[in-house]
Formats: sequence, structure tokens, C-alpha cells
Amino acid sequence: MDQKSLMSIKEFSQLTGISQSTLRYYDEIGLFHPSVRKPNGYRYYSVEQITAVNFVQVMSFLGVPLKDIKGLADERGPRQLSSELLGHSVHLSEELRKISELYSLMGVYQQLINEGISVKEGEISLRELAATPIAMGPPTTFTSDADFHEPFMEFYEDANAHKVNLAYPIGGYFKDMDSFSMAPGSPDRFFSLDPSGTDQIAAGTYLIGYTRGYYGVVNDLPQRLISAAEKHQVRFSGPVYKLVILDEVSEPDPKNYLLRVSALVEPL
Amino acid sequence: MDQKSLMSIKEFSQLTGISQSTLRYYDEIGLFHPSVRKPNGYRYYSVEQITAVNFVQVMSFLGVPLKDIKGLADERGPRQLSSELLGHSVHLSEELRKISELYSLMGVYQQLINEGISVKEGEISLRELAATPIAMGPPTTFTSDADFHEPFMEFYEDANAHKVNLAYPIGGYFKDMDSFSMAPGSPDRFFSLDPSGTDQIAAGTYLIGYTRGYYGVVNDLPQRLISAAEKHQVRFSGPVYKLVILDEVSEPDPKNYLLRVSALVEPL
DNA sequence: TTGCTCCTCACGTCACGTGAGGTGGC
DNA sequence: TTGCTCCTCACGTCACGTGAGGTGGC
Repeated sequence: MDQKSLMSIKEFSQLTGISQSTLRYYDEIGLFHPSVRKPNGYRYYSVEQITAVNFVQVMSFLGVPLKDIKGLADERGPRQLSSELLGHSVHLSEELRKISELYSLMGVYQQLINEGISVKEGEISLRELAATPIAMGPPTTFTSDADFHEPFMEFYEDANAHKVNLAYPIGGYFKDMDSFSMAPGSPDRFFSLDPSGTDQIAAGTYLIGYTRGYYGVVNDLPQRLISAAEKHQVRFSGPVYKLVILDEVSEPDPKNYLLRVSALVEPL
Repeated sequence: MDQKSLMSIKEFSQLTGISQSTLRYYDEIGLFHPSVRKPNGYRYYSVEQITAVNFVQVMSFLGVPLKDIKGLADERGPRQLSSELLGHSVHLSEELRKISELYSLMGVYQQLINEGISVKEGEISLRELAATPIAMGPPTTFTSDADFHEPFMEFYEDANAHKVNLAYPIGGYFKDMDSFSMAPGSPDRFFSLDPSGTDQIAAGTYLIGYTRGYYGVVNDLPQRLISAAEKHQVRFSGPVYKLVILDEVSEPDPKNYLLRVSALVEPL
């Protein structure tokens, strides 16, 4: 109202948490002017301006370019603003979904890395696993043993089409231990660890082993799994899942990439 | 493995959703090189690189500067990466909180604007309101009727100290109708519509009226409320809340700012 | 040969941040 | 007078986008 109590740019900056240089920039581009400009060029802001600049901040955080915010401010009106906000809130809920997905993605990464750090490589262990949601790809068709890429690309394109998030680690599915041990480089399907997938790794008892090497290298892991099964008095009763848990993302040396193979088993 | 099946930059760009110019830029700054560079300068990418570039994308989305991502890639190792990720996931959950707050903020804005659009100004209505969480400020001390700013600033500083989100609309609280009608420009407290606040506007029956004008203008609203109370056979039984629901954010003309006053009532 | 893809500069852009060099206010 | 604040250029920066002008591949 009447006499305005004015703040220097420093005070206004501290109150709003917006840097002085940002405030000057907003002034320069005509987005948000100080209430008063003294003859010496000093900028002074009024309390009432807090709301307006807050709004600018909010819209900017929403990703709206400053030009558009300016446009909005120039020819706004409640109706325009309302529909504008509606658009952005749709966008925002999309962002929200993306971020929470990223959050879950980082959780998955972390779990795998921590597993990779703490694992005793030589050992084969028997563990109870809870069901894990995944997104399974279509059946693969390997033309030659060496050409791994075509089926992999097929999986990729199929996944893209189905909106599967491909940032999650991708592994190989084998329908049973025979399939794995005969052609460990040619999974029957690929899968993504995407937890919003509609398929799942069934809960159950798994025999789990690790080995190091570049993609495709399994070393003697199949044999080790088979002899461990004998020792533990279990037999392979279902699918085998192969997943590289330390890859180029976390491990600089390709020879040290860490592969995990989990095979469903049941007591003899 | 062995023979790589390579993709042109266009194919790789389409597969990953990363623009060609971004891929060239990543190459230029040494963050992410194509698997093969042909003598003619053409870039070719391999399938295996999808994971790595995905990771770059993820980190970049997390707000990590490309330089840092490069640094991470240069001297990474599972342990470093794990602790790095931990830091970012803390940051991310903070972001998540911020965004969902923004989302709720936009909801509040929209509600108020829509109310502002659809309101019949002259009418005073009797409505049942559900409880609304708010953040109440400290009691105000007005030195003069005209100086509204000092108490308002006090509220602001207090709110800042208590981490109240000040982007939510701010209103005035009066302990009763007498307090409001005697000095409608000097609320007993200020409040923020911040829904994470620990105070609340109590559920109950409210007499609600509107009037237009710049901040502080109430016109004949107090009288209109009082006579409406008689007509509706109710008496004022508690606090009065004043809130400008259309302000400089949504309304270009200060004379058209819209004030809403809600007064708690009970039957006579 | 034609059209498409790819290349390398070079420059633009968006939203500021960062001095340099100078004036103003208490 | 001293120190603090404020000012205006001007230039830097980050992560690309956008042509211009030219070559390469099927």
C-alpha cells in the first residue's frame, strides 16, 4: 500500500534466495524489474514483489524458458494462466515419474555394485531369492554362435517399442541349465531388470556363481555350477539367469567385468 | 565379442535417443568416444556401448557436470562409484521431494485461480469447509496502521527460519470478526498455505465473500459479511481468514486483484 | 548420377557467474 | 576517511543446437 518499504538488492536476494546477478539478469531481459530505480542506478525491491519473483522461480524450475515466462507475465490473465498451469502440471507429473524411476534405477545399480564388491568369486552359494520383477524380451534366434548382436538389437528395438526402460541392466535368460551350459553365449531371451516390467524372476532357491571376464566369457562356471549342484544335493529345475553385475560403468578393466549366473534348483 | 557389429551415428542416435550433435560433443570433450573411427572420420558405435552411454545420460540427468562424469569414468572402480551413487541418491530424493512439493504448489495455485475465475463477486455464500493444513506465523505487532511491511517481513524471516515454503500464497489471520472489521489491514498473524504446515484452518461452516482491489483494499466487505450473517441466521464464532486469490501472478490489473475472506460461523 | 549421410568448423543460445574498474552511502 | 554496497560493461561457461560448406557411400 501507500509508502513502500524498499529493500536493497542484497536484502531482497537474501530474502528470496535468488542471487544478485540473477536479479540483475531478470531486470535486463525485462522479466522482472525492481520496484524503484534510484537516479544512481541502485535497484530497490518492495515486499509485494516477493510473490511475483517466487512465481518466476517456480515456472523457471518447471523448465519454462524465461522468455515464455515473460510472455506469460505480459499478457496473462487468470484463464490463460490456469490452462498454462494445467499443461505444466501434466509435464511435472511426468518428471516426477521419471525421477522416481531414476531413483529406483540407482538403487538397482547400487545393489549390483555392492554385490560385486563383496562377492567371493570362487564360491558357489545356495540362496533363497524373493521374486524380482523384470521385463522379458522376445525369444532370440541366433544365426551363428558368434553373432550375438543381431538378437541383442532385436531385443533392444522390441524393448524400445514396449517402452521398457533400457537404462536398467540387461541380462540373458536360459530356459534351463542344459540350454545355458551348451551355449552360454546365446540366451533364449534377453531381459531388462526394469522393476516395472510385467514378468518376473520367480521366487525360489538358486545356485549362484560368479566369474570374471569380458562380455560372453563364462570360463568354467557351467561345470562349477554342475558340480556344486551335486555337492549341495540339488538338481536344476528351471531357468538360468545370466547378468553382468560389474561392467564398463563400474569397472575400468574389461577383464574384471563380473558375471553372475543364478540357476533355479530344487532338492534331489 | 570378436567381430563387432557397428552402427552409424544415426542408428546409434535413434537407438539411444541421444542426438547426433550431443554424441559428437561427447566425443569432442573426451567423455564418450565411438568404438571405431574410420579414416574418413565417420564414427561407428558398437552395441556394447549402449550401457556406457546410458550411464552417462543417467548421471547427466542427475545434474552431474559432464566433466565430473568423465572424471568418474577415468578413475572409476566399483567402490568409488558406489559411494558416488550414494551421494547422488540422497540428492535425488531431495529433488523428488522438491518436485512433489512443486506439484502440490501448482495444485494450490490452480484451485485458487479457478475459484477466482468462477466466483460471483457480489454474492456472499455459506459453505462447509474441510480442515486445511497451513503454516501460521508469529503474532504480529503493528506499530502504525499504514506500516504493514515490518510485520510482514517478520513473518517472512520467521518462516524462512522454520523452513516454511514461501512460494505458497500468504494470507492474514484474524482471531475473530471484530478484529477483522476493526482493522482489516492488520491481521493478528500471517499464514502460508503450505500444506506441510503443522497448523490448520479448522473444518466448519464459513461465510465467504470476495472483493476486488489492490492489496489491503477490502471495500465494504466487512459490512456485507455482517449483514449476510444476519440474513443467514448465523453468528461469527471464530477466526477470519483473508487471502488474495488473484494477484500479480494471475491478474495484470492491480485493481482487479481478488480478495477472499472466510469467517467461521455457527447457527444462532 | 542422385540423394542421403557424414564430416568439420564456426557461431549462436540460454541463464546466468565472475571479475574489472568505478561510484555511492553511512 | 574507511569499508561496504552497488553499478555497468565485458567476457566466460556449460551443454549443446544450427547452419554453412564440403566429402563419402550405395
